Amino acid sequence: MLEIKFVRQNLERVQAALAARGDAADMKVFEDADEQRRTILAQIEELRHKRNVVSEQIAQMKRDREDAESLVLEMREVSATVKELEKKLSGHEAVIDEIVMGIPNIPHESVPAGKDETENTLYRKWGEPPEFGFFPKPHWEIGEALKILDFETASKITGARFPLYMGAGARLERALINFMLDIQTGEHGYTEILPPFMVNRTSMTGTGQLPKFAADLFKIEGWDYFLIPTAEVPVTNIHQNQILDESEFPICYTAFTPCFRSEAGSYGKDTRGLIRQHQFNKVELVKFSLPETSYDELESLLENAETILKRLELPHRVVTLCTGDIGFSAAKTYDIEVWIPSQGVYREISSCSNFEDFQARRANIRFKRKGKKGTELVHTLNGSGLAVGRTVAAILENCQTGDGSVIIPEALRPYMGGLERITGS
RNA sequence: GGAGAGAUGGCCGAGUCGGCUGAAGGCGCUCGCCUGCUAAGCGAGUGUGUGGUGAAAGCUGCACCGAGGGUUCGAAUCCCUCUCUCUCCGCCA
Repeated sequence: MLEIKFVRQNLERVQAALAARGDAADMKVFEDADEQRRTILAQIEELRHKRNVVSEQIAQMKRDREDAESLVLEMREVSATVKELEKKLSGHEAVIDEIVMGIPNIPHESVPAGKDETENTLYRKWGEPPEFGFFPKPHWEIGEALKILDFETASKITGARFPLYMGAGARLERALINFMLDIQTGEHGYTEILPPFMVNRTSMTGTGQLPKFAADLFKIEGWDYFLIPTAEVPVTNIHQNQILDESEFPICYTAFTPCFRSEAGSYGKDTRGLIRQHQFNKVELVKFSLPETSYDELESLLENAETILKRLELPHRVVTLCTGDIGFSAAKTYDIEVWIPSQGVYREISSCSNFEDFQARRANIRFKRKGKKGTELVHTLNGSGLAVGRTVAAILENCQTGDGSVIIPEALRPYMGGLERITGS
């Protein structure tokens, strides 16, 4: 959420930022409602002031055993007026709220302009796509042949777009989770979190999934709870409604969770394999930062995520999302994309964003500086470190051999009980 | 699922028959004094949000005692609804 004052004073800029995202909002409606709200608020406050003062008089008169009846009657009138005005006020506030909650973050100045993902810019690249000497198979074919992935059975159990891992496949998923967590906690200093996998509406609103993106979420019937679409939601909300101390920063958390996404509107995309599922595992990185260092923190968070791919020797690149492709809450986002040989393209495996104070304002996460009055909003950041299912897909495809077996990256072998290769038998 | 208790400022914790309580007291924190260092001690200050005014320090309005509604001239205090937390019983991995 942007600050209302900021929106009011930067109408054109907000409008422009919206346009850059290919979005639009009617700022005229906002302007009108905002002006009305302020006018009425001034009236209300004046009346309440009067009432406070007079009530004090009444109290004094009663103590002195004087007759205060006429003042009481007058104040009865005032209270009625206030009540009326308050009703009007809340109407305007609802309008403003809806508009402001629906305004996405303003992109950072370093974000390239562009209309969609085709205009994202390359930030850096690591490794070279492997040469196979045969046509690389898609990971679902490899996985099914090795009997470590079974999508058909998963759809029998639940439905389309759910994964079922078996044997070495299940082990591989688990190994990756541990591998990722160990690096982030042991080498990069993140604190491990294991949060609830369902959250309430307030938390979802705090990080920006609600109210605008309800259609992407799974809701629990009979409860106002939602399955988390990412650990970002429960982990960022750890500090919801808190005032942190300047000395605590940066606060770095990492969490493994399953993620649940209904992915409305993505029909027909990636219908096969692990790339796009209603449920997938992810190790997430979340940071709380001082405003002045948040962009440095974004760079280091990005590196922390990339480390995983380097250790796994998976070729990848980093792109900076352009204004048209950046997410609703983010001010700047890097996507890490891993090479998928069967498709001959790089596919997103991590998304690292700085939200600046956008989420902090919604979730009310602030901090205090030593010796300074008042509070400031913190900056929040997060990134995948990494999406586990997509990592499995990348390993199966990049490490496949002509005989259908898959060579396990060396760094992962300790987590696989020393296993070097997944074979059919 | 059944029975009970509770929700107050950064934290702990008072709030009497509704008015002088934005909130006692303590802790913590900040500044100053004192002390050979540390500790202790002494003094002063210290909520959040939002608006006005001011160059600034500051002054000042309004709101906020879990959330929402109600009663009243006036509510942290009374009434209703909801949420959450805790304890006991039952059930359960």
